[in-house]
Amino acid sequence: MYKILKQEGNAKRAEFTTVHGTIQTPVFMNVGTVAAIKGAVSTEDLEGIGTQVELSNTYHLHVRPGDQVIKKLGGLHKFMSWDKPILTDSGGFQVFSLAGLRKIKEEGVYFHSHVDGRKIFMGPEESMQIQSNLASTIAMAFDECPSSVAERKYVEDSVARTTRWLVRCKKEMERLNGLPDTINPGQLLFGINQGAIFDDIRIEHAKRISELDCDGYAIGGLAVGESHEQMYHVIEETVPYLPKDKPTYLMGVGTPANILESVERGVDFFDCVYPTRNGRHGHLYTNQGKINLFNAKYELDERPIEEGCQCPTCRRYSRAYIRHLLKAKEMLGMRLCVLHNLYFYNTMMEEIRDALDEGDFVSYKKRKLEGMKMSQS
RNA sequence: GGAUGGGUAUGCCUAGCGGCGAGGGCAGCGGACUGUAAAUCCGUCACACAGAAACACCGCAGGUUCGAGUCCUGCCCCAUCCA
Repeated sequence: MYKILKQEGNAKRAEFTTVHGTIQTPVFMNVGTVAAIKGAVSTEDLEGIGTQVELSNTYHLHVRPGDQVIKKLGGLHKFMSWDKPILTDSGGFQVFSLAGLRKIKEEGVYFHSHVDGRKIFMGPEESMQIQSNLASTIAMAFDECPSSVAERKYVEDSVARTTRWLVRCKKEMERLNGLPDTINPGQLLFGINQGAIFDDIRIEHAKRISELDCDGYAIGGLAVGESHEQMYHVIEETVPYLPKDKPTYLMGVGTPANILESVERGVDFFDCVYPTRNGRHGHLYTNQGKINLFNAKYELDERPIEEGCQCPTCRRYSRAYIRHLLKAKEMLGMRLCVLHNLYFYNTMMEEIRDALDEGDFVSYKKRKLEGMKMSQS
């Protein structure tokens, strides 16, 4: 299933074969939390900008429209009309992002729905059941994502619980995959490493979950408050303790620079809301850095977002026009920006793969970073 | 000519009914966003600046009052209606 094609230092060029097709890695998964890429991006659009994997969310789809509804409609792939791989996040991140609306217990997490306030209980079994109903290609383990500034004692207890939860996830997923009415009996499960910025906790946890034979392993709980240096350090320390014959997924990261640095440290999968959210907010990625199209200086700028860019937006529209659309709050403005940003990310991943194929990654990374002058953005 | 309702800061709309160095919103300008409660949020938006010390025409001019954007009088504009 997971096959390393080329290596350069710790950086890996690989492919991961699933029932919904083969994923070429390193890859950036395009985030569509509620089974939609925000910004009015359609499946046809994704096909035109190089998207390999789409990411959706267990908690959000459980709340609305309901995983039972999606199961009745044949699963997420049919529902969204997307036949390539889909990864569903488990709801673990919502334990972090909806901190004010939930209570964590050993059995799982009690949420108050952010939509209508109703009580929702989600533990490892529930998360697996929902993801099985959604029938995504890859299900994520139900974890807790502690803040990177959490105290050691809290992180120790949280990680220990996340480990127990992973054992339950694994068992429940095996049971669900064996049921006769399961839509995707080959649904994969990725475990998640936690431990905030404590190296020893990270490493111990990585060793422990590696024994559980998941289909892939993620590093979670990063880019949630710590510095870039701390994040890179944790990745460097942790990756060596995750199975080498399984893909590594760095959850929720990140900026183009974050991705380049992390590929170098051995990460295969990425996802981040940046290209979509920043696109909606008028922040566009270019090889010369990020630009904010709301800025007055683009009012009469007839150039495309990026000279030479082959994305559907740049092939046709000017910065001045897109700025007008954004300021007029026309949906088309956000849509064009999101398309450009996703194309930028997907294309950068393609360049990374090509560079790895050529054994030229280190130099590619250097050139890319210097061009973008953006180790921070 | 008469009646009624209005005129609030560098653009627009608006709160305000005796203690106002006048509150909101829009527009403008800038910023933030990392497994998406985000087409969101924050800042700025007269002068000045946290000081017993500064300082704006709340349509204009007077008046009442310790104190007026707020009450009174006159005037000027605007809107609607009636002649």
